[in-house]
Amino acid sequence: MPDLTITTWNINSVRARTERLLSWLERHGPDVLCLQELKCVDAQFPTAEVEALGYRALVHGQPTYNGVAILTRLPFEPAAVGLPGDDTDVQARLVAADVAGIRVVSVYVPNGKEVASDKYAYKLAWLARLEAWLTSQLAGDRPLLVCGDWNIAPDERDANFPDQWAGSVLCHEAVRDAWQRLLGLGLEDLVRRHHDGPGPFTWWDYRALGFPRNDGLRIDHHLASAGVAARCTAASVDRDERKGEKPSDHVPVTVTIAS
DNA sequence: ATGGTTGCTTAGCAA
Repeated sequence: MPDLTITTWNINSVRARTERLLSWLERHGPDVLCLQELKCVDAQFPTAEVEALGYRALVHGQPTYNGVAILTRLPFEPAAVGLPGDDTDVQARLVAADVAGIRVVSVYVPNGKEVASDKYAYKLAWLARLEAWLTSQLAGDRPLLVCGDWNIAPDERDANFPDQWAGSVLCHEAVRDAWQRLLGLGLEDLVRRHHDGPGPFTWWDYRALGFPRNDGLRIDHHLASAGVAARCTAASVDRDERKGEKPSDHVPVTVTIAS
C-alpha cells in the first residue's frame, strides 16, 4: 500500500476560494484534506465539484462562521461531528473520520480575540474539552491524527517576530500550557519532527502587510499518536499558496505517513 | 500608531 498524505488547510471561506481549492487538489492530490473556516452551511459546500475530482466530503458547517470538513479519496467512516462535552455550544469546530486505519480529526480552535475577553475564556474551555475528548479517543492505542488551525504558536520558534506577538492570544502562556498538556497525552507535533525552526510559518495576517514583511506564525499543526508519528516520513508547508490572487491567510500543511 | 485587510452580510462582527 502506498504512503498516505494528509493535508490541513484553513481556507477562510470555501465559497470565496472554491477555484483555489480545486486547483490545489488537482495539483497536489492528497489522500485526505482537512479544511477549516468554511464559512458556510453544509448545503453551500462545493460537494459536486470536489466529487468530480474523486473526493468525498464529510462537512460540518454553520452559517457565516467556522465550519470544518474532511475530504478523502479513500473509503472512510464518520467518527464525530462536533466536539462533545457541551450541548449548548453551536460552533462547528471539529469533525472526525476513520481513514486507512487512522482516526483523522479536523479542528478549528477558537482564536480568542484578546486575553481579557470572553472569547479567550471560551478558547481555553474549548481546549480543555478537546483534551478530555482526545483522552477518550486515545484509549486502546487507537491511531490518531488531529490537525487543523490551532490558533496556538507553541513556542518562540513559531513566530518570526516573537516579541511582537508576546502575550497575544496566539502565544499566551495559558494556550501554550494547553498545548503542552496535549503533548503530555502522548501526541507528537509532526512538523517539529522534521523541522527545527524558526518556522515553518503557516499564517500571515492580511492586515499590516503581514506576508510581504514575513510576519508569519506557525499555528496550523498536525498532532499524532506515537504509532502514527513513528510512521511520519515527511512534513511540508506550502508557502507559495499564500501568493497570487485572493489567497487564504493560511497555507496548507501536509504530512506523509508510511504504510 | 489598537493601525492594517478580508469575508459574510449589509453596519458590524470575526479573524
